[in-house]
Parts: sequence; C-alpha cells; structure tokens
Amino acid sequence: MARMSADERRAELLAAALRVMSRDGVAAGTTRAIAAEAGMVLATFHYCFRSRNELLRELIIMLAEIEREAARAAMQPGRDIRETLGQALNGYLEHLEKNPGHEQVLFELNHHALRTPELRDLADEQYRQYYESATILLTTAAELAGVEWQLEMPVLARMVVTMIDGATTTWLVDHDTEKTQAVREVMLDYGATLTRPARR
Amino acid sequence: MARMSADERRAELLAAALRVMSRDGVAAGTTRAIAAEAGMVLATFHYCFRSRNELLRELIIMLAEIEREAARAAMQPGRDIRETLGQALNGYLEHLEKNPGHEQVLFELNHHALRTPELRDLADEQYRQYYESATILLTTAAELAGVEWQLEMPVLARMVVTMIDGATTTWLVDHDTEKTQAVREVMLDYGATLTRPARR
DNA sequence: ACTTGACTTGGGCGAGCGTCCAACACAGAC
DNA sequence: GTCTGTGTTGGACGCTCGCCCAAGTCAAGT
Repeated sequence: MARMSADERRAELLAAALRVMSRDGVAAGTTRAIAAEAGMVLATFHYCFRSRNELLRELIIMLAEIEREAARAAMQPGRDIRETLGQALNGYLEHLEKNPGHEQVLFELNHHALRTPELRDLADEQYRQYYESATILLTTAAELAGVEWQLEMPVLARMVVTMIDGATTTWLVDHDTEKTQAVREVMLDYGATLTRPARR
Repeated sequence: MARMSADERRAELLAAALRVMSRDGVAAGTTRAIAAEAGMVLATFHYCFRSRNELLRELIIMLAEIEREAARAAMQPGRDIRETLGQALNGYLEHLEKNPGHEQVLFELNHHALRTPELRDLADEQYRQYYESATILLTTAAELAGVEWQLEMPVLARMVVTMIDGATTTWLVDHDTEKTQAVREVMLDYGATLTRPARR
C-alpha cells in the first residue's frame, strides 16, 4: 500500500464507514468491512483508531456537522413564511429521498449510542445539534419572510425536530413520498399560523 | 428442568426476550441471553424456535398487538376534543415514562427489520398497525367529543404517528418530560382546530 | 410392561467479531 | 550511510455468536 498520513487514512476510513453503514446498516459496519471498503488491510484500522467506538464517535460528530451545514444552506427567501419554510422542508425531503441510508444511519447510530455507555453522551450532542439547526432554520425563515414567532424558540425548535424525526421514520418504512408531502402541507399550514408580522 | 409444552416455553421465551431487550437493547438479546433470562438452557431455545429471526418475528407482532390494545383502552370521554385527545396522549406519555426501554425496543426492532430482508415485511406491518391504532384513536375521540375531522383520516392518522414517533424519539434522548409536554400542548391546540361540530 | 412421541440437555461446530503484536518498509534528518 | 520515527502488514488471540446433533428423560396410550 502506498504511504499515507494517519490523518488522511482516518478521513478515508470515516468515509468508508459511512458508505458501508448507509448501504448495509450500522451493525454491518465491522472493522473488517470498513477496512475492506476503504481498500486497506485490517491492521490499518487500529493503527488509525484506538477502537471501533472511537471511529463511531467521530462519525456521529461528522454527520451532525454535515446536517447542520445543510440546514444552514437550505434557506432562501420565499414569498411568505409558509413558502420559505416549505422550501427548506422540501430540500430535506429531497435529500432524504436521495440518501435514505444516510438518514437511517443517523437513527441507528443514535440508538446505538443510547445503549452504549461509552457513547451515551453523543446521543445528547447529536440532538443538541438538531435543535441548533432547527433554531437556525426557524430564525432565518422568519427574518427572510419578515415575520416573528409567537411561541418561545425552544418549544418551536423541538416541534420541528419532532416532526422531521417522525416524518423521516415513517418515510423510511414505506418510502411513500406522496403521503409524507400531505403531512408536510398540514404542518406548514399550522406553522404559518404561529407567526405574526414583525414589528419594527 | 420441569417438563413444559413447547407453546408455553415459546411464550416464556418471548417474555424473556422483551425483558432483556428492554433492559440492554435488541443487539444484546442473543439466543444465550434470552434463554438465560428465561431460566432455560440454550438448546431449549432452538427446540422452540427455528431461529432467532423467528422469535423476532413473533416478538414484533406481539408488541404491535399490545400497542394497539393500549390505544383502544386509552380512550375515555372528555369535555371537548382537545381534552379527549389530550388524555389519550397523556396516557401514552405516562406509559413511555414508565417503560422507556419498551418503546426503545420497538424502534430498534423496526430498524433491524428494515435492514434484514427476512424481516423487512414486519417493518411495514408494524406501521400498518400504528396507523390503525391512530385511526381508532382519532375516530373514537371525535365520536366521544361529538365532532368530526375536516381532513381525510389517512393524512390525520399519519400525522399522529409522525408526531408520536418524533416525540418518543426526542424524549428517549433527553427524558425531558416538561419540554415534551410543551410540544404536546401545541399539537393539541392545532388538532382541535382541525375539527368541526358533528352534523347529524 | 412396552412403545411412542414429545421434551430436555451437554457439548461442540464453524464463523465472525474487536483487538493486538512483532516484524517489516520506507522517507527524511543527520 | 545510518538512525529514527512514522506507516504497513500477516497472522494470531480470546471471545461470542447462531445453530445443531445425539443421547437422554419422562408421561401418556396401548
């Protein structure tokens, strides 16, 4: 094998882990499967990571970061708050449809973290980032649409995460985009009623 | 070991599997751990079940059944639709708080089923039952409160499942009942606006 | 009393797992 | 050219997994 810095290999192993886990599930992401996916021999894995859990830690952190950047990028001004929020939600649903395994991995990793004392704190961290993303989304959308929210942001953010989580879970089971869109419409209708024109 | 019919042992193994998986996660529910929890020797497991997957099949079916009966039992008349629905939702949240592992197992089993070709159909079946439960809940609540829904039942049922799924997932991470209750209030406010007095 | 069929059990099979180690290869510093 | 530190690797360790077999035990039917 050509020589390569350990840092570079770490990055490639993380990417390989995401690929194999998206395809076949977190449980199938064994050290051997990840190393093979990255085209490395097994021993390289433990030269770069102290343990499988160490890789899982970095993987969760990496994915949450990606998710947050996506939320930030999804925002663009629309005619009103309903359209602005609707576009962002549509962006997420399109991403979900294109990378179902990706979102599935996030759930699986979260559940794995909840059950693994060594990783338990990452479950909290993952959702902390989700709430942060939701807050960014709601705040930016309101600004772009020139309105303000009538409920405290923490409650609103938790509602958004709740709905996206639920919509994702149900979609992952039946891949029924039409029904998910119907639910999205209803959620948007309601979301719009929770705002009022911004006073300034 | 005292003699016992295979059917009886199957039931005890299922109960043991639920206990050990609620406590330590689905992944920890190995054939050995389940047999030990049931106080049987390992070989008994494979005398009663052809394979671990066969037990998982029956476990998912059993749990979905329990869940459906719980939804049916949770309904009792309130002053209006908001209170009627609110009581049912509260009943669920109380159950969740008392048996977190139980609901966690349902998610883990669902994700496991999604990734296991042999069990894939059960993921669909599980959610089919959820939608059925939600339909029962919504229909009964509307009847008890003397109102009717202004949206088609399939969309409403999917919304309920979406929200309960999302609320459960988020609660399982932080066990923050207060925040979950706040979300519940907002959801109920909106739910009430989706009804109108029943014409008759 | 004997047969039959259902139930019980200890032990073992082959496979896969995470992790580790000792030996080796190589680039850059001296 | 030698040394040093970083990267590479085949092979093995101990363990757990799902599953299976062959020999046993026992209650009921005849």
